[in-house]
Amino acid sequence: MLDDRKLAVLRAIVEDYVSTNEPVGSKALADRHNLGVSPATIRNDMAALEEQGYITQPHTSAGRVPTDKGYRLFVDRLSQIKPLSGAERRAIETFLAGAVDLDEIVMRTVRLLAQLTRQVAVVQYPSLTRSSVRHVEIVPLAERRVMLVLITNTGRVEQRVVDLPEDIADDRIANLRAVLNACLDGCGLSQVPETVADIPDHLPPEDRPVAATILSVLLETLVERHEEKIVFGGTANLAAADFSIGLRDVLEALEEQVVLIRLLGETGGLSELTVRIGSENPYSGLRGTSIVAAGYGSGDRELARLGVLGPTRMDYPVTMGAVRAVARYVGQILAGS
Amino acid sequence: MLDDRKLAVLRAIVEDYVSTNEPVGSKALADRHNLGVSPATIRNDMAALEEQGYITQPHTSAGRVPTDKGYRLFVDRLSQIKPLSGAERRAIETFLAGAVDLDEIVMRTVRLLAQLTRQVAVVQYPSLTRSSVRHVEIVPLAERRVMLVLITNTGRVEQRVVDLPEDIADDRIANLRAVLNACLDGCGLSQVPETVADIPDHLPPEDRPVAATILSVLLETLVERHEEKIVFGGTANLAAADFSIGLRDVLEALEEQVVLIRLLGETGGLSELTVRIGSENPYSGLRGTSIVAAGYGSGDRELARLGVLGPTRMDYPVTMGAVRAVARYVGQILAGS
DNA sequence: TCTGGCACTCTGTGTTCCCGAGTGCCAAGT
DNA sequence: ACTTGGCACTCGGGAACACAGAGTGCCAGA
Repeated sequence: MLDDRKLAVLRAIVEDYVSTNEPVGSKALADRHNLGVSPATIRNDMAALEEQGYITQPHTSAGRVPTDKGYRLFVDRLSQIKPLSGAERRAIETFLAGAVDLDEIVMRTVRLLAQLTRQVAVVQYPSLTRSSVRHVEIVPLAERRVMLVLITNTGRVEQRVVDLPEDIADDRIANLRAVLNACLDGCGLSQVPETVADIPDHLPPEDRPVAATILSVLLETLVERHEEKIVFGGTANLAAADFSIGLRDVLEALEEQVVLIRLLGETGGLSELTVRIGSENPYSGLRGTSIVAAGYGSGDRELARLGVLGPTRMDYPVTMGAVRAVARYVGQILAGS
Repeated sequence: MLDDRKLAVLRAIVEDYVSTNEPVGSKALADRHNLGVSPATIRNDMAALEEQGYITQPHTSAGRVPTDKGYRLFVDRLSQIKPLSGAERRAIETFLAGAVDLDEIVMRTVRLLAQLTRQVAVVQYPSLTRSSVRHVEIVPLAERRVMLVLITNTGRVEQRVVDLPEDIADDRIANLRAVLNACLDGCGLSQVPETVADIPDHLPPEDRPVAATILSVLLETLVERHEEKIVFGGTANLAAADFSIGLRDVLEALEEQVVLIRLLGETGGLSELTVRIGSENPYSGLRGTSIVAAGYGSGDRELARLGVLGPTRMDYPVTMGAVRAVARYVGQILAGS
């Protein structure tokens, strides 16, 4: 049904179209790739490919353009992920190594990805629910007001101001802090809700109302709305790629945290690449854009995801190589700090 | 030289051009604004205005368009800042009031400004050097590694991981923390460098090397590179305003922190509006864009700046009203938390 | 099964033409 | 000294048109 030559033709079409951004015709194909057959033969193959929905022609008598389905086949079976050059690897390493805290790691990763792929980069902070507690701090700010600071093993620092129901002396706060840390230290954040339930038992009765307030705020920070934090950059690359239509839609999608998080997709394996092509992705404003994403993590756990977003007409092998490499390096950096 | 009527003509040209985005001719002016004179007279005035560089015509025999100089005159002398509607004020209030921490305040402010003005919003975090220390926390992470957390009176929380030169027991850390807080509490961050110099005197000699390491990291966070933090949003509005040329340049400028900070400009008075029109602003990629910015702060101190960026052809009275109002509200919210 | 040939179909581009909006200038009116 | 109506002029943008070129589908022959 699809013999080797037809596949070769499809591959050639995708490659040419990606590099020229113009519908590619049978003659051009015969010239630029040595497929060993004449344009007429290629035309026949093209007709078959079109028949089955892998390519399409914008107008009668224009060349062919891959469809989403065509890109999909290309990605799945016709392309090989292209590894980065040595220079690029070194650049990544030195660039990421200079970061001093999580914010900076994430920021630099975004820039790096954007620059490497010339596309829009999207990076998620390590998911709270997949992290564990390293330390909880209670800082008195004023009477009846403290700041709750939560530090995770992944380097995230979340803070919330808490208004207390009553005045409370510093030594009682110190005790509270000690109990909290004793109970929660090392506790996976997804288990925090259960663990927290036991805490009042370890406290003198008079401290329990205050503790309840603080703990409820703590739980709040784990709620979905605050749990995921996501950042993007490199939008200037969008303007360069002539996104004829829909640039507006794309920018809107990017500013919607919720959409963005869904775009990066559900977790695959660690460093496993997910590719969503055009209509495959779950947001209609993004017809015409593809997402290449991967999970990153330290050790064997996936902490969160990162990826890039660009026109369906993108250089998948290169992009996939870059995303995979960056995901791995970020994992390493995170593990080492 | 510029009598009242000529000024009225200029005002009318600006208003019409802003609302229609098309060069405006003498006849249209006579029709839509009742200036009480004939098109011919208006033509004469226009010739004078053009002579002096306030307006220009894209081609012979097209209408006139304001120049940067024309907008400048309009902003300085011909327009009145338009206050927000009651509904808008209430919307701002409720929207900002829901924020639980500084990050959220800033994020919401960006969205608010972008939505209100339909332009790109830019918001700076409260400047560290204009804040003071509320609390310093040292959290043990591992042997020879602690996290230094700095909380300011403006709600900023900065954290840095510090590698120590030697093991150090928890009680010594507690002491260090106590001394640090005693010395620095309430201290303006711009005075921290001097204050810090005295601290080793208050410590037992054996703790001084460790303290030196920690303090040097503390000082690092005050270095310019980390000091300013700035955020933008609403880029989708750029795509809507047909920025014919240069959208790419604008997006690039936005992603350059340094440029962005300079754009918001040097401080004027608190809530004082700064308007930079087209070529007036210090970055060549932003020909064709204007910036409207204001300082915000709690009490009488300016903590940082915020503003919007849009095409020179923007509705200045409305935009200025929105920026000023938001700056004030943010100041209030900050003062209250 | 491949190939060359051929007729056909488009799009994009260049040309020409013309309409209309807008101007500048001038001479007459107030 | 301004203002006004009139008038000739300019120029951009759209419509109509033709045309070249790229690409196709199909068919008959190797």
